[in-house]
This record gives sequence, C-alpha cells and structure tokens, in this order.
Amino acid sequence: MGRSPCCEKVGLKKGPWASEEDQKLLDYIEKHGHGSWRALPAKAGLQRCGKSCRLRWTNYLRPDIKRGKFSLQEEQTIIQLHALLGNRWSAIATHLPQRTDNEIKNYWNTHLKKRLAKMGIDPVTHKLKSDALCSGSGHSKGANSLSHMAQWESARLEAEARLGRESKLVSYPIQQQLSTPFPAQLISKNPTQPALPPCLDVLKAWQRVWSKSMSAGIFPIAGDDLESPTSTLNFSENALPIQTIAFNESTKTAALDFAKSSVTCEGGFTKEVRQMAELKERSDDAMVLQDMTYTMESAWFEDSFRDGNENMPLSYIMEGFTNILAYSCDGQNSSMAGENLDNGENNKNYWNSILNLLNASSSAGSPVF
DNA sequence: AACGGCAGCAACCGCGAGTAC
DNA sequence: AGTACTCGCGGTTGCTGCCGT
Repeated sequence: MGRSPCCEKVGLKKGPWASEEDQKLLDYIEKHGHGSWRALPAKAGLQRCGKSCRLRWTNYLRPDIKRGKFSLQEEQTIIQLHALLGNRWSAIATHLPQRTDNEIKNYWNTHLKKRLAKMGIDPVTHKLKSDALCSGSGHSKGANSLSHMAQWESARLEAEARLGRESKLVSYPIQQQLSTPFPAQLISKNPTQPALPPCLDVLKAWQRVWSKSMSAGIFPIAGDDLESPTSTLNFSENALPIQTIAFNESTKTAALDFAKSSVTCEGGFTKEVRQMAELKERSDDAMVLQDMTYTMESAWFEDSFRDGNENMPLSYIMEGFTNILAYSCDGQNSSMAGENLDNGENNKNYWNSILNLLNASSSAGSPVF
C-alpha cells in the first residue's frame, strides 16, 4: 500500500520562508482560517506543502507567540516539567504560555541540557550522573514512592496537556497556576482567585523550592549557572509571595484531603486515573490508586511529620522530583552533605535542609499563610 | 580580511494516532 | 473492518551568524 506523500514534492519550495510568503500565509489565515492545511497552499498562492505552512504558522507566525529570551522562571519550569514528562515537548509547552514546543525543544537541546550536564546532572534522568551506579541495589521505600509520585504526576500533567489541547477556551498556563494560592480547602485567604486544579500547585511549590534551594546554596549547583545568561528578567520580578502553612492537625487533615482530591478530582484527570487503575489490573507491577494515595499520604506526610516538623510547609512537602531524585538517593548524597549517611539519614538530612531553608526564610520575614 | 569551528534556531522528515469514508 | 487521509509530535538536519585564530 505505502504511505502517500503529504503533498506533491515536485515544484514546491523548501527552506527558509520569505517575508512575502509569510504575508501570504498570514493574510489567508486571517481571512479564512487555516482549514485544511493540505488545501491551504494552493488557495493562498504558496508554493509550499501544507505541512510546511502549518509549521510556519504554529512555530512562528501565530500571533500569540512570545519570542525572545526565556526567563529564569520559564527555564525552571521547563526543567521541572522535563523531569516529569521527558521529551514530551507539546505537553510541556501547554504550561508555558506563548512558547511553542519547537522553541522549548530547541532551547532545551541548546541551553538547558548542556547546563544540567555541566552541573553533573543527567539531563535524561535528572539525577546526579554518579547516581546511576547506585540505582541497582539500594532503592529505598522512599525512592520507590517518589518514583510512583513521578509517574502519577506525569500522567496528570499529560492529562492537563490533553485538556489544554482539547479546549481552546480554557487553558491553565503555568505562570498563572504558579501565581495562585493553594486550594480553597487549605487556604482561603484570597477568595477572588479563580479556582484551579489543586494539583497544579505542586509545580508552584516545586518552583519555589528549586529557586530557594539554589539561592541558598543547599544543592551543589555551580554558582555561575544560577544566573541565566539568557534571562532578561530578574527573578525577583516574578517572585511569588512566599506562602507557608503551619501544620496543625486541621491543616494536616486538609492537606490529606487535598492529596486525595488530586486523585479523585473531576475532569480530565479522572480519565488518566482510570487508565492507571486499568493498567494495574493488567500488571502487578503497576501503580494503583491506593499506592498513589499511600505515596502521597505516607511518603510525603510521614516523612514530613515524623521528625516533628510541625511547620513544614506543604509546598516543601510537594517538593520537586528533580531535587529529590537527584539528591536523596543513597551515598551520593554524602558528597553533598559532606557526611557518610545511610538512606534514612540522607532523607532526614534532606528534609532538614528544606526545613532549615524554611526557617531561614521565615526569620527573614517571609509572609506566612 | 579570510577562514574554520561552533552554537543557535528554523525547518524538514518520518512516524503514529485519530478520523472519515 | 479496512483503507486513505490529516494532523501533531519528536528527532534530526542544515542554514546562518558569531567568534576565535
């Protein structure tokens, strides 16, 4: 049978677009919309294949595209989402308003990947490169839980991406998500804020910890990499109000409800939840909802509260997988901490580091919930 | 000034999923 | 149910401009 070519190859122009071609394409889409891409070039008077027109439009001519340098915040978002989603650029792009998947992909390949490598972090796994050696034998329960968390979060983010694609009317760009407070069941200080899916706050928390960790020098990241050479924005310009939560019993309960709500919330996520449950039915190794709930409840909250960290902010409990995967694994942590610690000690040390970070910020007068 | 190497980025290619017939 | 077609995605290529020699 064979695959039919997307268009007649003979006689069609390839390569860079001329400004006249851009104008023709713009004019046509403005008047008629793109409709069928295959039919568009002939109608618009372009000697291009439909695919080329579509790419030119989606990656360059679309009016809602922001061009120019990536902000540090955008960089962090890309890194964090890449840790969860891998090379699913379109899914990542749905969380970066006005950025195309192609642009993000290029930026990752030309800047971020190299920078992570330079920092000793495997850009594929987002672990310290030397951690690959210790992945075989000593997986702690916590590491497994975190792996489950990553799977769960990945599936959920994909669901968001899918929803974003399906609905042109409603989108949840991450910059907006990150500027919203925790869900109403946890914090209801700002009733004017639109209600957004609670689980999206994980990214907000993640971003905060990431930036704080870097600025506090807790994690072994080269100092000259902290400042993005391509950033035009001072991060403080975009800095979100620091919000911490005092974990009394009621907020613990609310936090658990929040965690559960991420599993049971209505909308597009439920599809992925069902899919994952179905997956479990077919495979004993797959994660089930109970596992996810366990992960969220026990791995996050047990670890957080076990040592009496009553003031552990929820945001830090939902810390980013990037840091956890990179720094909580086995003996490699000891090089970071300068001590020889076992896994439990490492985890404890990790959380203590986070707590110390919190305390430092609290004493500096950061606003509290 | 000329040249070569390199980085950045726009564009292309091939594949897979979804859909219409 | 099978086939053809469209579209979107991710990997890759190749052009362009910058920089060092």
